[in-house]
Amino acid sequence: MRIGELARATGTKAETIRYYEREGILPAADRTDSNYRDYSEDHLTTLTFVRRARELGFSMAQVRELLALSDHADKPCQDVDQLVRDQLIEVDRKIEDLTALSNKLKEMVRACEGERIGDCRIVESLGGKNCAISRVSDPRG
Amino acid sequence: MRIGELARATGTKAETIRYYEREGILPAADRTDSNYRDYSEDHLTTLTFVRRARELGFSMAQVRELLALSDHADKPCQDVDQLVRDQLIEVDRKIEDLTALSNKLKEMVRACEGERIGDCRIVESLGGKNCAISRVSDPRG
DNA sequence: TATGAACCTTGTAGCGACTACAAGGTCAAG
DNA sequence: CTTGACCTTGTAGTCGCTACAAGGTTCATA
Repeated sequence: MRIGELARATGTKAETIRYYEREGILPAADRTDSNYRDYSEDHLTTLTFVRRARELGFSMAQVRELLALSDHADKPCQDVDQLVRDQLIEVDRKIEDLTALSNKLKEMVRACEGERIGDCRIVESLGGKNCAISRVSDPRG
Repeated sequence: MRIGELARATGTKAETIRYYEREGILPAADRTDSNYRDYSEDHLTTLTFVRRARELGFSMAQVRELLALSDHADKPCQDVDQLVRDQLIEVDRKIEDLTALSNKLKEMVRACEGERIGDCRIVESLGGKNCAISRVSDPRG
């Protein structure tokens, strides 16, 4: 498949795909006789992963790490175990936060359906001190 | 509370806090006699919310929307109902993706514990065509 | 009282991750 | 044989910070 098709299939700009190749995020595609990039199903899978991971707030560096983990899934385990656990903690924390936010939004929908006009303050889902976990360390480095 | 304290409490640079104020993300703080910004508990809550929402992949524009929803929680409901529903769809989609990723990572941890060396290919959690939802439209505008 | 850290201001510039556009060329379908 | 999708290199713009400069004020402490 050519770059345009891959772009349409993943909702990514062709320029961004070439950018990912330059950055080593996406492996270089084979080339046709006419020097067009020729992508495989694996490329589609990887690019889809990259886009979703980015949407979920992972940095390029973290995406690189996750891709590397994936590549080494059947290699020596001890090497990657801690990395996997660290990622898992972050992922589960994100799920917790999003679940809290989702619940607040659902509360609002119910309130709007007229069941009851509640005081649905969205910010409290993630911002309140009554939040499940109190995190203080810098979240972005 | 002064800017440094708020910065430490939220893991945000003081410069970023002032930037948020310029951008209208965080309401301007009161000033002390000596012209220092004087933040309230509400500021802390809001800033915590903003930082977490950003971590979760929401753009500044989306954060603005969420804050606006929060402000209008007790205002005419019909106006914001569709906005809330749209946000809810996006949030729940993120939760789904993260849950899939979390499961893959947990699989890897189990494999590393020696129970069984599986073929935990992380990319398949978000990248596979066997993914729950197949999304095609551009994810970032 | 003086040092130094923490704050204030305005302004500029860098970074990460794209996104866009230019300029010039190749290739394949209608 | 034109049109559109692709190729290349390069530059520059956007968003969301982040850093640093330069100059000034405030405040705790030695």
